[in-house]
Amino acid sequence: MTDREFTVFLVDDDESVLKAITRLLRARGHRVQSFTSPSEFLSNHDPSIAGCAILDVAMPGLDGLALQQALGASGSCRPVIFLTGRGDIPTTVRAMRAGAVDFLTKPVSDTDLLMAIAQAERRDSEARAAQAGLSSLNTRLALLTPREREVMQHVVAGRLNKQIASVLGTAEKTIKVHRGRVMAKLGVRSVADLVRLAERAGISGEA
Amino acid sequence: MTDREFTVFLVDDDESVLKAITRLLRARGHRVQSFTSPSEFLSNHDPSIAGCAILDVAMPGLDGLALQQALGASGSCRPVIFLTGRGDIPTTVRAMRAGAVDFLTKPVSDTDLLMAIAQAERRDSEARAAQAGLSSLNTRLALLTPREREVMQHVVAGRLNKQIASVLGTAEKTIKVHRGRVMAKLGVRSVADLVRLAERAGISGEA
DNA sequence: TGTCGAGTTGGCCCAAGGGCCAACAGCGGG
DNA sequence: CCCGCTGTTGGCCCTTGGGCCAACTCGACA
Repeated sequence: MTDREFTVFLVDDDESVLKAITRLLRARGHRVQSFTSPSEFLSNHDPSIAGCAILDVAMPGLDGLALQQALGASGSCRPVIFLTGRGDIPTTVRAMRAGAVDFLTKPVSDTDLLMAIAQAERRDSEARAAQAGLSSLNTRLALLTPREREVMQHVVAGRLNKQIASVLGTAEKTIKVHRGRVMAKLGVRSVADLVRLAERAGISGEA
Repeated sequence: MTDREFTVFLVDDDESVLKAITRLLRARGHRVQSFTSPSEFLSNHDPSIAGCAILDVAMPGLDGLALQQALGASGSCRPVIFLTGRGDIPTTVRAMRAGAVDFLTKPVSDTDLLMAIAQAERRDSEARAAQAGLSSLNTRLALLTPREREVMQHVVAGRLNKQIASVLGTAEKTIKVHRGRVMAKLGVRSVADLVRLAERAGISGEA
């Protein structure tokens, strides 16, 4: 399993650490991209590539935790593993709370690092799968016209065509048409499926 | 806000710590129950009481992490705060991964402890609210006869009465009756509501 | 100005949902 | 042995949902 599409992004200001870890990971068949500064990493970072980040905690400029925040803020759910020489417990707590996969101390054992990476890979692939599902859903949802979306919300809320019609001030027949189009565009055949789909997309069904 | 129903369960083998923290928390209006051994705590523990646990990590017999596991295994989702004299990073990581609210080191500052407790209280009340919703749901679900539950699963899966009838080997009319009873017993008026309710209860809708 | 998509509505007709009343068969308890 | 619950089914009838075809309006765009 040395050739899956998974890249380890290594960020550490100590080049010797970078080199050593890169060698270790490459030997295990991992792709590695290393950066000596947080900003360099952030500005060259492509969240669409599957992978995880291994961050040093103490770095000039942005420290590891701040970098983790920045990653999260930029919409990336890239799994983060911390690696630190002088770690303390409060920092560990903050990192883990912020969703870090692991918090390792230098010198790190190969097995610890590899296990953390394996864990990160699992997380990443799960997050990507969820993300993919959600985005394909939103794509289909985007095909709906505003009116259709409006009707859909009412349908999902469990209202009858007649009620929807009176709320929207149109004829019941019109609602039927919109409703049919919604089902067709979203590729569902039952209201039950429509409801589940709406739930996943976070559609409340408005008052 | 000194009189909400929230108890801090304190577990530490050092009586002087127990005493000091108890005094601090009582002064702040918290209820406190203290235990000098993990087993004492576990066997006297009532998960139905709102509260959080503050555990020492290093204790004779069951250590803090094991106690946290035991709590989780016993079905309690009691928030846990760790308090330790000699904590290390790997232990911190494991504790946080296992869902600890915080991992504090002795001597602990009053504000850190109180903030962690406040956080634990928020978690506990959220968990309790979710739990309460789920249990009332299960209560209503328990009112259904086996046949009704079966029909419900098919309805939630989006099948037509006719299809359900053929699968269950009965007449369509019978399904209508069961279906009506399900809706009545669960107090929902639309299939949409039924689906949402089933989702919350984790009913897949079977193949 | 003509075309196109979105939104609208009508008629026709059939399928599906569902309320009401009645009835029957097992099965466990009193 | 009768009662009540569960599960079953039938008939009757009305409401809802929804497919097919046709038509109209309006704003946008070429």
